[in-house]
Amino acid sequence: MTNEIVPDIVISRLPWYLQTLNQMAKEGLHTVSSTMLAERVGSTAAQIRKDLSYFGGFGKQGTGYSIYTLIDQLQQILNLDRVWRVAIVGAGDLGRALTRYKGFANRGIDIVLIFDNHPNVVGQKIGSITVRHVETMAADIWELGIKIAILTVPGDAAQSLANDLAKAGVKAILNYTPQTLMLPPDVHVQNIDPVLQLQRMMYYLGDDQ
Amino acid sequence: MTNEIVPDIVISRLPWYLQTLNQMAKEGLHTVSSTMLAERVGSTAAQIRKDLSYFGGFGKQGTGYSIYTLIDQLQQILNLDRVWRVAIVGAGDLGRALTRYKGFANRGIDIVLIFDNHPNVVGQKIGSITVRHVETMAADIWELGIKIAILTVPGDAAQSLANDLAKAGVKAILNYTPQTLMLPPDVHVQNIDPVLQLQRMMYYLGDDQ
DNA sequence: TAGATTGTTAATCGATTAACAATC
DNA sequence: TAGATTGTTAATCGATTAACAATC
Repeated sequence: MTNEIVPDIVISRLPWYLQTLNQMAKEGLHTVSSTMLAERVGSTAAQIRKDLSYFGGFGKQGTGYSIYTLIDQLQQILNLDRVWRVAIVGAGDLGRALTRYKGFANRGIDIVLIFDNHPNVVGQKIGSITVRHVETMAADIWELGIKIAILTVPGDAAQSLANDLAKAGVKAILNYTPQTLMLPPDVHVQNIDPVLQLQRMMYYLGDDQ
Repeated sequence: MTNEIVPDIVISRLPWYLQTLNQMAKEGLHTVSSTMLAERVGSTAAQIRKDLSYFGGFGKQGTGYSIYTLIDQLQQILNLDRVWRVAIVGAGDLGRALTRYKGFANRGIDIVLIFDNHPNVVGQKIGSITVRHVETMAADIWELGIKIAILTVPGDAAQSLANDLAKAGVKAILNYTPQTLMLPPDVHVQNIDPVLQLQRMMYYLGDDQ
């Protein structure tokens, strides 16, 4: 509730807390202490209390936090108290898999558009969505006022399409390509190339085998 | 070359440098300064020099770094001077997409096994690999000495399968599920659930629309 | 040689942890 | 009430940035 800027590293942990709290709610729990939550999330009690305190005092001394209240608060903070429509760019294997992915529903995400440039892919149905041609991408996204896109195209097409997305009003891009995207600072990018994440772990595997 | 422990945050940036250097090599460049590399990677010259200095002095004053030498060094540091065999657990849409993903080849990763528990999926061919039953997973992985696995199963099966993987000798797991995995400290986990990454960006989208 | 750029040290900045008064 | 646990402040730790002598 304060007007202070919250560090991005704090923001990045909130979805984890939310995820874990939802699980706890499913297990029938009603209340949680920072110590319990920390154990489940793999963090520390102090960090959780500090993180939450950026947004207000949601807990009660001696008792801890109401799981339902905390879920509600985190959803509001993360703007998850609504459904965000998302466009997928690239109808290859990965784009298709994401379009059909069940995990988006109930978590604030609705895939409503998917684009490709191959004539034999355009017009295909994936789940309930028909693949459109990238030529109409900017117009379609602008028209629907879509702010979030997922990029699953070959690396050499990534930057140019990302530029188009930014011009069409997209403010958040989940980037599955290995490319580093250069975009205006008001466009948020999260990189999610599996190769980079695997390579990072390989460093620690040196002595094995 | 020193014996000091290198911070993980430094390690996490090396694959980015490597990726960008490979691109520069493709573009025909031979030499790069920390300033140039920083610009392409979206970092700072000081940080790049500091990061690289953990491993030795690869540059030349007045000139910068030889791109080929630096690529070579980074590949050695990250243990990418060999091919790592990887198992995929879960032959759903995502597991299949990753099995067919072209981006692994030439980047040190070879998908050699894929597992599922659905009788009608086991035995299917995906690319050149036949889906095996999870019942034989631990044995198959142990036998081949595989150290890296990618987890693309429904969330509620994730922890138990991760335990099995750890017991079978796996030391690195790329986790596509929303579950927080609890594993022995010698098993490295990278979480790559798209929902968590999207939710993180939604925080910043509050004022839009 | 003069200009450029490294590797490294010291200064700064920011994030995490520890501690504890407040209070349910 | 006594025990538990919060929210917050201060202390610590670690990462980033700035500066510059060394040197190609």
